[in-house]
Amino acid sequence: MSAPRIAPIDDIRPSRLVRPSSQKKLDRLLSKAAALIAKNGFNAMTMRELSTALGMSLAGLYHYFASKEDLLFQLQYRTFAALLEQQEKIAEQPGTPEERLERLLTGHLQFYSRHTNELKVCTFELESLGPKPYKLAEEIRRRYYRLMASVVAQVIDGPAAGARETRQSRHASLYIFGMLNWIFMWYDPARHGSVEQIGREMRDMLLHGLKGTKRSG
Amino acid sequence: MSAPRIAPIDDIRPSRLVRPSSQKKLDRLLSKAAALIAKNGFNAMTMRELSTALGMSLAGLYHYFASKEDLLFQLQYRTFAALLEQQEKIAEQPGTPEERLERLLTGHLQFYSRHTNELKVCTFELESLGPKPYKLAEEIRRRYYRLMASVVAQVIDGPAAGARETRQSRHASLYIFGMLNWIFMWYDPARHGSVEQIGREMRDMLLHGLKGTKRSG
DNA sequence: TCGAATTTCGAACGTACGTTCGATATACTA
DNA sequence: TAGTATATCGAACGTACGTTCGAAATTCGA
Repeated sequence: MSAPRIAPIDDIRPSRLVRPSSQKKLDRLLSKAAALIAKNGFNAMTMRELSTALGMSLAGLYHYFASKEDLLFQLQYRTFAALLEQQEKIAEQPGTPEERLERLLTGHLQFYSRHTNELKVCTFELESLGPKPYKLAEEIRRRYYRLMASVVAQVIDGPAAGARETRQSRHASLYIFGMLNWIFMWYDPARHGSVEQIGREMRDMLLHGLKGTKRSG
Repeated sequence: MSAPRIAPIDDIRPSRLVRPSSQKKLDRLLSKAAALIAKNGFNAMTMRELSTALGMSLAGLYHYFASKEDLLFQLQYRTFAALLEQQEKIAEQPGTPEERLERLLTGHLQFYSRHTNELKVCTFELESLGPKPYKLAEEIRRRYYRLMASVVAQVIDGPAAGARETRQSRHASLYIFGMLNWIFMWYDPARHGSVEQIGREMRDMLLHGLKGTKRSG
């Protein structure tokens, strides 16, 4: 049985946009906002800067967003939901725990490749949301964390261990998220190779330790 | 021969404080600023909020800091310098590469324990500095990254390998920094045990892979 | 073509920022 | 004790923020 369905954002926060072209425009607004937030942080980005970058008026933004915070919430909820949906599908595929872990690593890094700015905002700006939107977005993130912890537990203790996580497996999955999320701070495709290559290196290190990374060369 | 000396901040940016009690007050100012920045980020902290938290006037802050950015620079430079000094001493101690790596992990985590807010600011707010202060602080950080990469290279390829790092060792040290720096996002001593315990778990995972973390239990 | 709904915008509002200045208070040394 | 230097502060400045409102433009369907 697959995981329970993730509530679409329209169930939580109805968009009130009517025309299909407006939905597409929202996509473009969020994409540009993600780029600006990823560059200097949510608090440093201003609505004036965003409207200028989009070539639209300042007041026009408020047709799409109830507030600056609402913009951040829509961006994060949509991205977290898409990432979780992808990773739950990936984890459901058959295979050994090691194979599942590798697919999760590569899946995460490929998602990073395609949505670098959005994922960076998700990774670093959850705390910039107020209590209610924070809770909604954090629930999705927590579900992703449990998924990873479950697979890591199976790698450590064998396939039957998924139902009971240990402190080692919980900590190990946090170390893995650290490895994955730190990539925003250094990764440059021109210098560091493909994200698939990075995924294999991480897999080798996780399965065999530092000396195991020689296999990734 | 030990590493070249790290320039004290007074060589780079003379403080102009005369009285010893003013030096101590600067320490307190920076400590409180670190706490407020660590909570919501540099851009969200205001000089008004800081002066209120310190019980001093807004204008009084400008006796100690040329600007808000100068405050951030002093905080980061001092912390990076102290961390680097400690880690270079630790790495100089005799032992196998594995022992050196473990000491670096534990040393970093113990520094994190004692200077949580300052280190969080260093980890996440370097980009909030302008070009010249950024360069000064980043040089220190880069030197620390090279230290770690050198030790990791020796673990992977043996003790003679330190002079030549490979792409694997450079990547692996970035993964390690990811593990270390992500700790700001989740670590709670009440729930997760001591930082020494965390250091042993990281060591076991790095030396033996995920299954190796069972040794840390 | 017309009416209604949606989208867009210029202008303005109230709030708050980082920084400065001149005056005052405090501390230290001779 | 007095003079000098350092530390402190109230008030104000110019700038810029997020958000709103009423009017206008655009789009769509009958």
